[in-house]
Amino acid sequence: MKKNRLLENADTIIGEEELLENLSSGRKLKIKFGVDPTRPDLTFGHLVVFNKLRQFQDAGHEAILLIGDYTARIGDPSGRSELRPELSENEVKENASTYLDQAFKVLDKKKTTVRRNSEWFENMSFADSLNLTRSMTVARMLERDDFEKRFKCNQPISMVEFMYPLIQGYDSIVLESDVELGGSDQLFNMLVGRSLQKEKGATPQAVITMPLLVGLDGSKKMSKSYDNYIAFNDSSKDIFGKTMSISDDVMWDYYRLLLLKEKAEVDVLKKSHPMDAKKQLAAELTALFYGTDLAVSEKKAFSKVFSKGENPDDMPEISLKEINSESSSILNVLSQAQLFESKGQIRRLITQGAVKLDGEKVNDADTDISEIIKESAIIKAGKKIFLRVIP
RNA sequence: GGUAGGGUAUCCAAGUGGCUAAAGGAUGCGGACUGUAAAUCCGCCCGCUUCGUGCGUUCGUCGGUUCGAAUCCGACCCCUACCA
Repeated sequence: MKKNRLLENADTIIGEEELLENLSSGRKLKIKFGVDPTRPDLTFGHLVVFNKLRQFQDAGHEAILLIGDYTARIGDPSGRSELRPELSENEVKENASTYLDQAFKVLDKKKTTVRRNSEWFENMSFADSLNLTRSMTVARMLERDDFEKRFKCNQPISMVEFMYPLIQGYDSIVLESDVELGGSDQLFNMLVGRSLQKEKGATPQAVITMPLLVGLDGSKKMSKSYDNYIAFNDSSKDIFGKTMSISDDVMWDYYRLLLLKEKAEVDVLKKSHPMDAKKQLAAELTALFYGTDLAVSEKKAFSKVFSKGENPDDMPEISLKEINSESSSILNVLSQAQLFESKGQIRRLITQGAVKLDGEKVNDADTDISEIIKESAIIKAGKKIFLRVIP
């Protein structure tokens, strides 16, 4: 008998025996996953856990998506070595609503229970809050990796951050969760949930942590604050392109965690050319969010532009007539096209040999292109920026 | 409350009166080599720019000394440790 796919890819499973019993009992379990709407985008790092939630959902269990709208205002320190900025209520609200749109690209909307922890924290009394703190000791808190690190490095730890695991644990009590899912950096917080549940006489939740997805830089975890992420809301082109830029080493994790490929399948893929394997990965990920048709066309476009070095089919266009400046130097044309931050940036690119006009390197920013262009010409700046110029 | 250390660009980190828009890393961006991979090598990297030994804004904050301050002085704010 093959092992339960519901536990596949998990990093750590706490309470595994009871969980397995529960699963085989046929009982519908409450599966909790909490996200803090601290930024407007969900990333593929979240996708790892959303996939797991979806698997439980498909197996007939109740998926509870907890929006930490209250906690977002505090900021979870997990994995970070500094305080998070406080967010305003409005920012949190906006982020939360975009989160739901994004989440339902993966989850089955009809079968998902959405809760917000402001429901129970908004009106909690201070006495009750204090009561919660009884359950935790400072020594225990300092066991946590990032707290310990910060403590040793003389970095600040605020009291409110100490509250965070308790708050998250309290969510579990309210929701009566049987299982909580999260990234492996959430292990401590989720364990606190177990303790609190036990204390209240409830059955402690099982905890499943999922591995942290490595980001585009190939070393750090994928995260919005490192700017090394692919977002649910990225364009099909970006999902494809960003995926192509990951390093070979991490691609197999992407296959396993994002596409839920089985190990045997991945082993077969490992035998193909890494670039082909990556193109397939990029296409499948694109298809996940945009459908097969777009995935196929992005793959074609990618091969055309980057593998063959040809020009893309679609690119912005500018007519020399539109240029309202005295000179039609390449500097002015590019500047008018508004694809760059400043003229300084354009000059820098030209100096560095990154700008080509119909394949010819342009060395002088003052090159007048009105004479060179007859019907149309294509300017390429760096690897990704194309501009068609017509007279 | 006492004592000590600290706050420098996106991040880490040097700099203790002029040669400082500020060393060195890292990240990022370009180029070469490739597979928009990795590794390697080279260049750029506060912003703008009419590209000019040009303009503007930086070294926690405000004020002062000085021809001249990130560097000296004063007040204040913040962080950390030890002691209470």
